[in-house]
Amino acid sequence: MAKRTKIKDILASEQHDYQTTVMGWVRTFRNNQFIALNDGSTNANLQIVVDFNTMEEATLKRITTGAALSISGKIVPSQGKGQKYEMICEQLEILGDCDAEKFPLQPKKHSLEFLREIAHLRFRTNTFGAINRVRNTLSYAIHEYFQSRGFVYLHTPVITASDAEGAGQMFSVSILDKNNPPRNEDGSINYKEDFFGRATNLTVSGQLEAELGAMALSEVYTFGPTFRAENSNTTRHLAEFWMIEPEVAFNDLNDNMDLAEGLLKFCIEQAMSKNADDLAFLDQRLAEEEKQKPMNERSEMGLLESLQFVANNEFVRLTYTEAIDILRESTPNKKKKFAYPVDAWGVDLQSEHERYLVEKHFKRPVILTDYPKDIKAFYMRMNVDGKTVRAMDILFPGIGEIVGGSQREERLHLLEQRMEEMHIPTEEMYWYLDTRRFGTCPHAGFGLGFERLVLFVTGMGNIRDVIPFPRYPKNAAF
RNA sequence: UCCUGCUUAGCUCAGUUGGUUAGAGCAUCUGACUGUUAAUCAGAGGGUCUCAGGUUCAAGUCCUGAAGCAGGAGCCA
Repeated sequence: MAKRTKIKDILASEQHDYQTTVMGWVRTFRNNQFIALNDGSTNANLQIVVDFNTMEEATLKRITTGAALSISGKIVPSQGKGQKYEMICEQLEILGDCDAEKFPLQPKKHSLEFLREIAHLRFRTNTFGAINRVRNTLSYAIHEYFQSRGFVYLHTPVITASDAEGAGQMFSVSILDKNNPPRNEDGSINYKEDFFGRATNLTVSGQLEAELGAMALSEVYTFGPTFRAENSNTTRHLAEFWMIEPEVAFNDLNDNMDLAEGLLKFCIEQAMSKNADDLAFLDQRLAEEEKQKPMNERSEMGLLESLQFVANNEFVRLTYTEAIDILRESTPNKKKKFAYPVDAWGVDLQSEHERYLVEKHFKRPVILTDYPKDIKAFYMRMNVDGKTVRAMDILFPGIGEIVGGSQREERLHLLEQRMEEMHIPTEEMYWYLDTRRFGTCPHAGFGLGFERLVLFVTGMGNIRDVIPFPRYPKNAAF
């Protein structure tokens, strides 16, 4: 095909009065004269001026919303007010027609719910164009952050035989005939005849495998898809999501917190510098949405403001025990405004409690550490008090838990003891325990939910809108 | 999975105490206009009122059930 110039480059350049070719999709066609063309390189459209006196009537009729065009012409300063440059059309080829009567995207505002039903086409809207470009920047920033620090990108398996992570319900992977599977004598399914010769699932976390890598490569991270078969119907959960899991030998919990805080800030800064236009658009979108809400439900900061704030301020670090004290003494607790009153030490924090700490009390991201052992996973390092473990959760405004991590229990006997208490089969997990048998060392890591990060940076309200093709209960369309 | 609410034109919604031919804006189509910015103006077409039962002389409207969607909760990232 002819060489094309990206619309982003045309609009960013100071040059004009030159010939070039652009290709893209029609957003609107006004006045039989002005095409707003978008090629996805930026949210901004290039205005193309056609002369309807010389163009064939039949061709004019085919310039409809959604049609794909290739246009050659001259870039000139615009006579109109809405744009700096425009193209005077000299040659126009219709690459793909788009029947306006059938094309579901119209030059008007659509609800996010409707767009979710046409996820295959929603990329062509300003909102989803912006979201996906920001998502791309964040994805690259993750790699940049770790790569610049000498981390090794480790690919952990998607199909796993281990079901001991305890991170949630798993999707099973099997090629056995569902209607007539081979049976054992007791009637249970005989997975020995299955593809892998045993029962297998889609991974819920690459952490345990990442630990194996860290115990040789020192610093590793994973970044891949993760699957949870939980029947979660919320704006913050997906059945298929992308997770970042660094694991670092010789790091303690403080190093771990520094690493996570640094990562989040770096990602936010990268988005602000590389996607200024997209974030400005999303900032405005959020502001309009906030206007629909009653006064007391509106957030205090706009999107750009809150990104700036998070990037430039220290996260608050405090222990679970300190948090419980704050919550116990808090006004909503005393006035019995919490659905779950805070009284005894040891209870798990509810969403409302996390939200109070982050959004009302500290008004900034919070890192909670040293949770009671009974509400945390088996692999977290026991503190000297024998009651709490070296866990950390990073809580973000509007999102809740964005990061969950810990310093790992590197002492074999204590780890085995915890596993027995929590009924995790130590024999099956010999490979994990081997790291503690052969040259164990202190190490720490965390999991960052990638879509939750995208959710925060884009200011969107539903996690189903920040991944191109969301997977959630009763929905695997496209 | 639980709680609450919603489901009417392509989209966003209105629809009175159950009553005769179910409306609007936008979009689409036709025409006019031609430096427009989600163009404007005039006209036209477009409906299995989510589905399945039920109550009633009569159901978009009331009742029961199902499905889907949204918000909140739990689980978590």
